Amino acid sequence: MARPQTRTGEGRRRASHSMESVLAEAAALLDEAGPSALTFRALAGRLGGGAASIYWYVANKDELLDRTTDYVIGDVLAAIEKLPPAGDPIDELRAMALTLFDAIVERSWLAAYFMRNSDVQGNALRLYEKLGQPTLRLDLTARQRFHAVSAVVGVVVGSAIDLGRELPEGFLDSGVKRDDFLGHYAGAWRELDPEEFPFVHEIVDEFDGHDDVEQFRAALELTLTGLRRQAGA
Amino acid sequence: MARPQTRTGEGRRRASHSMESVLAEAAALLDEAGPSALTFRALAGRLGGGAASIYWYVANKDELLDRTTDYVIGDVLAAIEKLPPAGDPIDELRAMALTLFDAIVERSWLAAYFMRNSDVQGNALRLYEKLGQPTLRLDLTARQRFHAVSAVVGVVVGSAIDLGRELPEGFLDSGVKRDDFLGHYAGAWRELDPEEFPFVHEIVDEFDGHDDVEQFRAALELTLTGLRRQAGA
DNA sequence: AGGTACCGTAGAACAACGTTCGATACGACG
DNA sequence: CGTCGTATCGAACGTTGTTCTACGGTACCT
Repeated sequence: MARPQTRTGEGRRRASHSMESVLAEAAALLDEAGPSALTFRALAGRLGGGAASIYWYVANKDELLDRTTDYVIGDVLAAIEKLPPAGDPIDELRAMALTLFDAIVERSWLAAYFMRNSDVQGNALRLYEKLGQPTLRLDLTARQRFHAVSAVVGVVVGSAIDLGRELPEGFLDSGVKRDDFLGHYAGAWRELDPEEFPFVHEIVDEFDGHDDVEQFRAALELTLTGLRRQAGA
Repeated sequence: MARPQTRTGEGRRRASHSMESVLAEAAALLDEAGPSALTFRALAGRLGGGAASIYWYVANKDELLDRTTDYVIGDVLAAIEKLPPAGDPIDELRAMALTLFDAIVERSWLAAYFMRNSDVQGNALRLYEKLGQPTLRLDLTARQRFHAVSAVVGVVVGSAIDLGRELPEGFLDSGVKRDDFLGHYAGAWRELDPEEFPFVHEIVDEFDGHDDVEQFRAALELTLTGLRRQAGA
């Protein structure tokens, strides 16, 4: 889990990479400019070498994506393992889910790639294990525990994807633009026929300027309440 | 919502499309061979014309994806509107969520594109309205209603994405292969250290050969019980 | 009937992408 | 010094999204 940085070249002509540096730079590229910025040529440029060299470390782009995803999930896992133990299993589960959600919000590309990780090994499995451990202390059947963790992961990913959709054009100045973005839709929704769209009218004020994290917390809380009730506590 | 097929050419040289035929053919391409099969040239081939012609109907591929997504959401919406009214609002919400989930399962590409629809207009908004209407009959605040629908959509999409990940290689004969796929992972998981992975060992038998729809229903049920409890019923 | 304006269509070309191939350099070991 | 396995890179190929420009067809006007 440590990250030995590739010995930074001193006047060498040919570039010298390492699995670690490739994945770290790929993640940095995704963080800074999104999925479309992660190309073999751009990655090679950052590493100071040729595009073909990367194929020595990964077989193709799918594998690059999988490994990079698992690489950053390692960070999430580390953050979750640092969480202080709360006595209540459901409180622990909530804290873990929030940590995972925060990580996905910071790296919006993660939402789309999180699920496509088809590796049994690796950090995704460890994360799954961590999320499941609190349920062992709840009075549930094995099947209920299995479903509980699936539900929590589903809520996290579903909410994160909902939230992570890109804005139509003005992607810069996203801090200010986001409220304009919501306001623009809210304005259009208010123009709709109240007879035909009673629900949209009911919630348009809540939608306008709403906080994504609060929205996620509310969704998570519904699942956790259902779970607590199922455990009979 | 009907799909008038473009009058099948009788010896015409030049192809003659329509917005409808473009979207229908794009959806068919996605259904039959997945997202990677939807290229402008392949689509033009099915329509019997040149690739550049499609740019008269859509500005770019993003818009093609958005419009195609909204097009098939129209089908989902039609299915949801055909649902018989159940007295209980939560029962109605569950029926709608299941219908939406089924539709996404049938068209696995939908899960990834469902959320990226940034159009205020269109069928997505109407679907959102439909999902929200049952909550109007529950004793909730506007904010709680807003969060309730977000939660349900999150569970549906999150579960559908979890389920829709492609198998590593053997994608053909998916009927039989799926159990092998699960079994392969289950086998690997059983080899793990029980001390380090107590949860994975607890649920591995549940994972092996599990039913996706049941898994989703369980997750949805947790959210719905939480919601029912919130409504004080 | 002839012109003309506009709606659609399409071929050819471009840049960028993932990927492959073959050649080349480097370090270790005999 | 020679050799082998590791690692790197330039050049090229096929495919993709996209643009440019030109062409065909229909309807309408004079």
